[in-house]
Amino acid sequence: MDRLFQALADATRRDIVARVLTGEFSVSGLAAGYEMSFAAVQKHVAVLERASLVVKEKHGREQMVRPHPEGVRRARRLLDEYEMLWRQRVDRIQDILADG
Amino acid sequence: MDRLFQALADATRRDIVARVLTGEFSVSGLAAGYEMSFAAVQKHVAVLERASLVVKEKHGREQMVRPHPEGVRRARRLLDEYEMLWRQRVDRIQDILADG
DNA sequence: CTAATCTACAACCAAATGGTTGTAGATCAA
DNA sequence: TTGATCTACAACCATTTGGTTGTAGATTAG
Repeated sequence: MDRLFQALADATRRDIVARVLTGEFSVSGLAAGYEMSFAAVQKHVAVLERASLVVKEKHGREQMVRPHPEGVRRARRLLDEYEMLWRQRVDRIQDILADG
Repeated sequence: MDRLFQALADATRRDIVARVLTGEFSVSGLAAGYEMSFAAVQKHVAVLERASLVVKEKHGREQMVRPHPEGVRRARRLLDEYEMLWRQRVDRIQDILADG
């Protein structure tokens, strides 16, 4: 979970996720889209990979980066839990007000 | 957005969010629940506050920590976008398979 | 075969992070 | 008033993070 949210806590990495969701990209194809070095983008992809947000698929000498929705789903589940707790809290307060 | 996911990328902070969603807690009340120093917990709360996940409410000499669902909602919106893109992607692939 | 391309990975650096201790200001209790 | 409690904040430290450059291994193109 730490790795998951950590991975999403960077604008470049969130942009990479959005890109690979909309088209096919190799690591160098992604790197071409940013001002930073190839190695830096490579590291960002590695962080996303450890967080289960993308997977790499070797194809020839290129490494294609594909989205992996597992990570997104796990993050959503936690936020859903929080919203559920929030709703329960609101309901409790409503009850107290109704009783008082 | 960076601050938001960064705030969620720590187990102690996620636990604090869960706690303040289920009951009333002052900063020192929270601190009592963890092995670390008061100042460390204080810093965690500050991180959550900057991320719009909690708000502090001064009450006497105590500072009550309350949940602030704004942050959770903003995080969810991004994940919803990702899932929407994912669904569109799956649909595109289905179409290609249907045409081929 | 040779040269260019794509990737992996190590070493290094500055800045941020997560923790500590210590000090000081408010507020409450006796 | 005095002492205890709650909080804020600074200074410090070790580790992680996000970036760099450089080197080397595969794979493709000419």
